Amino acid sequence: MAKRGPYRKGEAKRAEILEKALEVFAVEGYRGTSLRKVAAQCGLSMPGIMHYFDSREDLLTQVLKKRDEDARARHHDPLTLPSALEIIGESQHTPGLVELFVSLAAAASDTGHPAHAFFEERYRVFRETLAQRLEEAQRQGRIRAGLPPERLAPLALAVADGIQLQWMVDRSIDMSQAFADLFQLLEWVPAETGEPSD
Amino acid sequence: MAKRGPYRKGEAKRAEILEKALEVFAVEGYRGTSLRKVAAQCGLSMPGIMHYFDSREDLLTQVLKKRDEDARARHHDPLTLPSALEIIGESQHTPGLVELFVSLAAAASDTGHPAHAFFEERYRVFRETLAQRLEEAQRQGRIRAGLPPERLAPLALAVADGIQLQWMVDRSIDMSQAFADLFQLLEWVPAETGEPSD
DNA sequence: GTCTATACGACGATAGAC
DNA sequence: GTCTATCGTCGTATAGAC
Repeated sequence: MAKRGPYRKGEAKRAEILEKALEVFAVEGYRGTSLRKVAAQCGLSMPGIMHYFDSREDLLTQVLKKRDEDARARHHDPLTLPSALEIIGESQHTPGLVELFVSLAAAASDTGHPAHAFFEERYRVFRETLAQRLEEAQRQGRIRAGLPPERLAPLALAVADGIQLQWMVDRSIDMSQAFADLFQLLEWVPAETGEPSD
Repeated sequence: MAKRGPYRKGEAKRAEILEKALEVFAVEGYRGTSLRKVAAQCGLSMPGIMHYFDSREDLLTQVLKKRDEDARARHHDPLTLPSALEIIGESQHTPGLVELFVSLAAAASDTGHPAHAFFEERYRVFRETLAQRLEEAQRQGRIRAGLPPERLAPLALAVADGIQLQWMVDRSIDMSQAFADLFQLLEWVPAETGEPSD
């Protein structure tokens, strides 16, 4: 566990910068927060923090990756429908990170963007996991049939993402509500406690 | 109809710039398209085009406003569910404008942003109009009950917006399909031809 | 490997000449 | 109404101290 290899401290410092950056974007918002401001919060010069990242967009991508990991750690690892609802509710406390997510997703539409692979993978995994949960629920009769899980999954993901756009501009919108409404439409009923998943 | 008043040419020129800017963003994409490039396409210097707009973000807002107006003009004015489906399908041909829309929506989460009022109004009007169509459809039994129109409207809007994020990163996604799937879930059936609306 | 200092080009904004 | 010139800030690149 002690220092081993020359990269040991480097990784720690890199993680520290990431953590600080996450906090800065959460507190001060994404728009108008320059790398120099982030660097100042880390007590470093701007090239100082860029020693650990390829580019600004690389740093932003890592921030979103860490946000996902933090959320995954806060809840039980395998994403379930109730935990998805919780995560959506939690994001209401960090509008700056939602802003960062949406902004970077738009920029990442370019195939050559550093975050493109991240978003592609993220959406793919989320859709697959979601589809699994929905398939289980359908098989157990806890959810309406009518649409196959592979079609329901992107739909549910779209609701989760899309309601964010409305919420950003009108904070009185309840994001959890919208997601829950979709499942009410599906006549979803929770799994029995002790069941493997949901 | 002829020139009347000193502002006559100004408005025409302004509209011309807007039209050209819309085209530039549609063709070349949003990211990496500077005001100087737009200006060059207009045969003007950058301060030249800024004579007609308060700021870069003001110009971008007007571009999105014109995009909405163009879409509204292409279809019958009162938004119906089938025409909403068409508009979503059409946006697949202009990824640069989708990128612009999402990017600006994120930035406009700031209350002081020039586009904030535009998005607030846009979402409000869309939700209200959608809710009206859904209410009619429910009353005529052409759509499942279970959720009131005021809750269904933001949900449908979220699907339309959210599927864009997935599509931007994976162009094989069919945006119209996702929107149609929601209405399949609602067991929606089209209004009779000759009916007032849908 | 870690970090500072410095310089560079491009951006949006703006002042002032014409 | 439109230009040139300039400003401050951004992200980036590099040289070199330690």
